[in-house]
Amino acid sequence: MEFLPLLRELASSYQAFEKFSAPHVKSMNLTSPQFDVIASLANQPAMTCKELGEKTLITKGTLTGIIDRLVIKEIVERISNADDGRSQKIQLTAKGQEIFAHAFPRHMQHLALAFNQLSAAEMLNLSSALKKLRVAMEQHTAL
Amino acid sequence: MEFLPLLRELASSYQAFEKFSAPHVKSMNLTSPQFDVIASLANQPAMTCKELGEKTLITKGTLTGIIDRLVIKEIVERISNADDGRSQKIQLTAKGQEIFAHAFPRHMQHLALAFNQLSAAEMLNLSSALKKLRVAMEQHTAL
DNA sequence: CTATATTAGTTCTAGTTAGAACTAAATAGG
DNA sequence: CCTATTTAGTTCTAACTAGAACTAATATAG
Repeated sequence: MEFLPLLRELASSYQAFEKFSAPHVKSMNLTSPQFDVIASLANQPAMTCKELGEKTLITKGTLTGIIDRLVIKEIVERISNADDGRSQKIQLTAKGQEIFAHAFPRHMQHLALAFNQLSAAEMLNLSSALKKLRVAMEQHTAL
Repeated sequence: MEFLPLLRELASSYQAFEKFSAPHVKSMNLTSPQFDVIASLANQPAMTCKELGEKTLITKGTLTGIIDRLVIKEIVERISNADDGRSQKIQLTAKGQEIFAHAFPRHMQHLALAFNQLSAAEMLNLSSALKKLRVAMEQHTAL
């Protein structure tokens, strides 16, 4: 159980990220998953729910509700897919593009306040250490 | 925006942890927050909701519901606090202690499958890199 | 002492979450 | 062709989530 301190640091670091990031997103009238969806759709051709779920790491049942709410807000739209009657493509509306252009740079600036306190070498070190742990976990995760 | 790869790795690593850990907890008929609460209460004197929230990083409004469900399952109990009429103390029931004794070592064993693929030095390196990022984020988080 | 402020916990709201069951459409095998 | 399987997305359920408003009790200030 030598790994418990690491486990706790992983949980508290992620929690700290949420507390640092989410309120800033909220101040722009978006939730964190809504922001992720908008950022994934921006400057990209329209994409299916499946692709969007892979990019944002949001499972499909959850994604339906998030997109529903973004449609109500007129930030994204569903367009039917001529190639495949089962799927649709999702894209930003003009309003969604404006919101992205406003919110994205502001949020990046906010995140930079914390992340840029690490040097490039520290970022690389942290990324690769996380990746090693992630791969170890994925090996023991049912697909 | 040199920090974006690190941001993505942080999100995907945490996600991988959830996918690795939560189904195993679920297989023992507990949710992840329920497991955390039980583990925090075990081998400890009864504690208030406030203390429990600090240990588990669960906010108080959320904690009420989690404890409600653990009370229904007869895993924990609320006992009134003679010292302070506002607060209560929470403790494991005998059944809760049995569940802890069964579930905790099994889950540690499961987690060890992944975490023990890192050497002690790698764990320390990852912990301290995460801590540096966490502290940087906490500096820019409203209390 | 007494008015004020703080604290502990619950309740409420809106949204996310995963996973399972379901529907409809496309693909593959025979 | 045509059946069997797979795939895309929705719906449903149970639970978690944060934060804000609320209640009751304690602590503080004057």
